[in-house]
Amino acid sequence: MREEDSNWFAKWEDELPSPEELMPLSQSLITPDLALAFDIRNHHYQSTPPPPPPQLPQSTDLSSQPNSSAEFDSTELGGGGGVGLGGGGLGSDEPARTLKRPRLVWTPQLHKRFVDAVAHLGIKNAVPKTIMQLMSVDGLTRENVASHLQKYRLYLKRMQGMSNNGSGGVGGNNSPAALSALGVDPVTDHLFASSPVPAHFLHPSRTNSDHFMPFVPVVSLQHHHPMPVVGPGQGLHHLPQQQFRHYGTSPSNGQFEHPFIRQSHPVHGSNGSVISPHVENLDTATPTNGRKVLTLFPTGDD
DNA sequence: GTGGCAATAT
DNA sequence: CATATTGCCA
Repeated sequence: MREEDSNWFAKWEDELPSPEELMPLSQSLITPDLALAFDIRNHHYQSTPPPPPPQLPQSTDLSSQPNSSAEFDSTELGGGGGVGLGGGGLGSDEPARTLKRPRLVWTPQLHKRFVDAVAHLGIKNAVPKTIMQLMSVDGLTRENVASHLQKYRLYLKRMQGMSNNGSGGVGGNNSPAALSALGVDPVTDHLFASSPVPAHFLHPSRTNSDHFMPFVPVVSLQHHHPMPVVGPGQGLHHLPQQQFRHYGTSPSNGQFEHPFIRQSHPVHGSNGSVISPHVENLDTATPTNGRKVLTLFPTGDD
């Protein structure tokens, strides 16, 4: 049984404050509804062929998630990266009920949550479903986690597998580059390598010795102040001093389209540089082609 | 049904 | 290229 687990688990859960306090990630994936709210078809200048929605769904249910930030008060962090609906392929038009989720972009912060969850659950209980639930990131699906988990495990394995032999050259330190250089696995890890991986993760079963669970809260939440929904002219600012690790798509084109909040029209003049906070980070997610990308944004926590 | 993994697709 | 998706299996 998982009595022992329940022990800390329950405790941990017990520690969980109310849903309000919960939600380390200030927000999660942008829900279609939310996106819609932002999108409010104002921008037609974007080459976005609106897909014909067969029917007008009466959005009876919203995200159905209690924590779903019904109000986007704290969401946006300027460019930090927000959730982005890319090109707006579908965002531009009415949300067809069967909205398909945009590609989830695993940002380091999001991955951190993932790792935290796994670390706290223990390899033992770290299964997609549990992880997903613990992350409480609405919008995250089991498949999302499962897929990522797969890669994550490979990464850990690789890490453990090697460790001896620095290949003579790399100074005994295992740098991600070195790892991949070993060619242990073709699938390299970018995100993983950048994330702080808890020291343990290698022994699934521990007779009965429980693993010490440092109560590292799954992240320290960071409260943002209610920011107006980025009105026109209200440039985004506020870039957390956080560094961004991006690997990303190649911004081959000099055209960046901010995936997140594109406040309708740039009210010409008000603020010349409407949004486009810092393309440097966003560019990575730049869907060269207008692919919709859903990304969580960094919670300034690390 | 859920989870893990390889292959494959986008 | 990073994810998602699928197939197959435990």
